Amino acid sequence: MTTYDAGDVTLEKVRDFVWEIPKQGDMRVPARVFASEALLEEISDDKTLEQLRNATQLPGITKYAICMPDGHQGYGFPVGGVGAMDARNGCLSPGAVGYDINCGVRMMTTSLTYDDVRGREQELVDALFANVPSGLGGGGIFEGTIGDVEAILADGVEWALRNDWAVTEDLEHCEDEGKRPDADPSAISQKAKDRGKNQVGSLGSGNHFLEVQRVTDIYDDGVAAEYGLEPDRLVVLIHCGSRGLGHQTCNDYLRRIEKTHAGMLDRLPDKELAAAPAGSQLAEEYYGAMCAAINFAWVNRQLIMHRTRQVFEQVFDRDWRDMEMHLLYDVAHNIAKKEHHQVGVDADGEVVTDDEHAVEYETRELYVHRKGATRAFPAGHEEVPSAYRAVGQPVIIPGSMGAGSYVLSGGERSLHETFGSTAHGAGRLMSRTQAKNEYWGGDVRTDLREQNQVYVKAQSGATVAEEAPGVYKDVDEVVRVSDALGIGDRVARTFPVCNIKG
DNA sequence: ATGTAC
Repeated sequence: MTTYDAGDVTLEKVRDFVWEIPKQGDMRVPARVFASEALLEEISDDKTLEQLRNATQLPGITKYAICMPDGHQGYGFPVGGVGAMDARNGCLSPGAVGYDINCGVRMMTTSLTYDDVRGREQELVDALFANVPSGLGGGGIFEGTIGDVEAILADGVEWALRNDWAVTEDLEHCEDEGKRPDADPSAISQKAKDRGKNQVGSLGSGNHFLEVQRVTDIYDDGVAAEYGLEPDRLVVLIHCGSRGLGHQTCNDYLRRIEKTHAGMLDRLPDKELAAAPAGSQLAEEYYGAMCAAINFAWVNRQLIMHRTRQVFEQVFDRDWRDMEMHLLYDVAHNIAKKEHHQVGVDADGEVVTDDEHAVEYETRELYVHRKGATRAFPAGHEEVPSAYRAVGQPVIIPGSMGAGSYVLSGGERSLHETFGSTAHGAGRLMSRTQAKNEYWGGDVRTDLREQNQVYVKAQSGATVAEEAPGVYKDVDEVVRVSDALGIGDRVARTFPVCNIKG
């Protein structure tokens, strides 16, 4: 058997791109890493694998704990981690959702081509920067009352539709039509609502951005046509989350769960994995609060997208409908969701890790935690919007300002291997602090401009340094693994034209 | 990620 020795943790090779930490000691299930050896190398000397192994001790975790090819260490649970916990006797863990609840990306297609913008990149990036708020702290496209925030939390993109920040087709091209019905605004603290009320329609900082891109490569003509992607077309990629409101909500519930469920926490190997037992009052409250923060993030991305339509109208002096500025899809990167999945079981009724060993299948209701992972449901799945049901849901994977990004489609194997999930990005290679020692923002900006014709405008040079192309893993390799595994299939590739960020 | 720390 081939093994991979990563210090404290030894992995066994199951097959190409599939590695397992076998169940041992206090682990409830095995752990699996979906990666090439080159990507494994990147996580062999940090806490990623230890965190993944710890996650297997969470109550009700089903089949195995999963690390995606772009995985890296996070708060308690790896970024790039997927954990499916039984909804009857399992748990919900805020650390396995992430601080930035419903951090995610959406892509808007257009009928414009690269030629339409060449020579006018600076004008476009300036107009976007002036009209889309970014950076730390307050200032949003919409600033309202606590009552407005509560309506946003309850209704998601429906609120945006009511207030002329959306059209009906936007809802049809978003997971859950942009509204989690289980949202409970009363489960969000006053403090979180206060932080959110002047941040509706704002990018934030860190790795969040708005980028105009051009389609450079098509790998699947049929699916690309269904998605409205053609070579040379301009698209817009928006990456942001739930800002201070989601962060505050995660923090509020971590503290409450640590106190209320201290007994469960004592039996876990890391305090950062704090979890509320399924069915408990606090699990219900957290789920309601998380769903509300998810709605907030969807509205955030919706307002930024709609404002982008208005900016394009100014710059190109055409109606946005005439420029065919349609939402392709919005994907969540940090969420938990109650989903039904088929799991293979053996003759004793125990869940098997490889479906070929199953004697039958059972349907389980699971809280699927995806933290830095994308839902990737395949063709035919009833939760894929009807526009994409024949080809699978779009999966959008941002790379870096120097490497570009990918559009994939949900793969046929995803439900068997990863509870219908794939990677969410390139994954960081180095910390933000390390990045600022390695790079100078001004130089990164100049290099991108001169070598790649990419126009970057940011509130802070430090942010550009932190997001230099060199701080990211090879997104090509991440996508190659996803495609080879059949969990998310390559459809198209894009390259940046201009980028605004915090 | 984040009014970049309780």
